[in-house]
Amino acid sequence: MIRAYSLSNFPEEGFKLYREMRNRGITPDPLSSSFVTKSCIRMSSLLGGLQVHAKILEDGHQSDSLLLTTLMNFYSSCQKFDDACKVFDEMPQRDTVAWNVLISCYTRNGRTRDALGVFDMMESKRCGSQPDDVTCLLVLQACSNLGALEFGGRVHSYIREHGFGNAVNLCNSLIAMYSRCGCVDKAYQVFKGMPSKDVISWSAMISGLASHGHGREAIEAFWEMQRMGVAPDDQTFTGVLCACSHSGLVDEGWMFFDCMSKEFSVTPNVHHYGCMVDLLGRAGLLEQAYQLILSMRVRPDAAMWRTLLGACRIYGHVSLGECVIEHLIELKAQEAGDYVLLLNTYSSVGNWEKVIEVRKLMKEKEIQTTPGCSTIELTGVIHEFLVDDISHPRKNEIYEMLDEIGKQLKIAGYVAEVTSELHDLGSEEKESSLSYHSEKLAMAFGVLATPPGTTIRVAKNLRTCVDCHNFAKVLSGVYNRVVIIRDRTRFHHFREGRCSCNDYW
DNA sequence: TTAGGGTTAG
Repeated sequence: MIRAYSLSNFPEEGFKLYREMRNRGITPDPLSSSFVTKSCIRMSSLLGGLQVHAKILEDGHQSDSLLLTTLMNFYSSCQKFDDACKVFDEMPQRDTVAWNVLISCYTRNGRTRDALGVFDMMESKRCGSQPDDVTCLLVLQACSNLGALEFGGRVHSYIREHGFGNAVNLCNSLIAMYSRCGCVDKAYQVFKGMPSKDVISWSAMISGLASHGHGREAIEAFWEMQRMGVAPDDQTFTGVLCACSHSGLVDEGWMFFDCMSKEFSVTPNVHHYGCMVDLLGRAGLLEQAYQLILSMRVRPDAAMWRTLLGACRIYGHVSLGECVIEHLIELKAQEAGDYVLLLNTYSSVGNWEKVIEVRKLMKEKEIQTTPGCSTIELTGVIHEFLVDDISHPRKNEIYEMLDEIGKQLKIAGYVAEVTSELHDLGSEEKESSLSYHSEKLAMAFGVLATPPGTTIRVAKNLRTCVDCHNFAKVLSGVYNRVVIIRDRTRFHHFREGRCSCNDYW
């Protein structure tokens, strides 16, 4: 009965039964304790779980590995990561599931690299338990988050070698991992090779294509999915609308937005509205975007307003930008990035007085800007760069290379953007146009440290600025390199002097 | 006597 409740929507009933059992003087067996722990996880009740843990020790069940695995998961889901690890350390035996829970604990705690370390250890048989299909799922998620393509490829090999290659859930994870690590081609290979595809496979592929700027292909995949008789769900439409927005397909976007509820019974959620606001905003239809936000049944969140604020920056729409900031202030959600966007909106129309005013305001409010940071993976090692970074051991070579690239690109027609863009600001004193943005440093390092022709993959925490975007474009032609930059919202593929996206012009 | 545990995709 406790088990039934722990799986139901009434987990607290399971906890009540457990208490009643104890009141009647009955000692629960490890199974019952495990079920009630699960109830505590579902109730997010830290206190309840702590009580159960104490009783487990009293009952003498502290050596039951399966019960301890549940307890570990309990601590992990309550964000008590040290306690979860302590339980793990005290387990007399650890099987694959216990190691899996440790991996998920690390991932939840942001210790993503340690999660990969556990996979290493399991694969090398140093811990007596081999990775199973669930291990692979968890590790692939970690790889997606880190952009760890090489490691993800290793997990892929492991999956093939151990006969998991046809598992739909694993293939779905592989599609997501390859897409998020910048390899849509590989994602598509996995997708094509699947004997059967479900709504998750299709949605993952559509989102992957969308994030890489292949809008038309993403929409084509949606229609193909219809022909195959797979019903789309909310996440499918998030992918489709995202495809429209990244490829500037306004009419198609409206069409999908209208038909999703009418024909497919999927009610638009905040993500769908967000995609539409992004799409309309990028297309310059700022008023339509604003009206759409006002028409929403749910209250718009800060992210929604920020999307519109970004569009105001692109089009230099000062009055709407000011209005959006008002909404953000009302939500008490204003962040450094918001002021930077407003500031850039003013600077895009040359209103320097206002620029100075906003800067002063930022200083007064002690608003800290997020430093731009770019990473590049070389033979499994992640190299990190900040703006004007001089901490890399090969800094001299990198700056020499950057100057050399600058000269070559100038010959090919690259002109540095002079408008004051503040995306990558380390401190508000710095004019970003005068400094070396983190992605430029990472690209220069890529040219320097990889053989000619190697694809340069850079991951950036913020959105890349117009100038760096131009720089990458020209570089891809002059140096004959494919450059892939993953910024905060999407991938940019630069090849032969062009980019796959339509965000910058 | 029987069964019932723990991790899990976009």
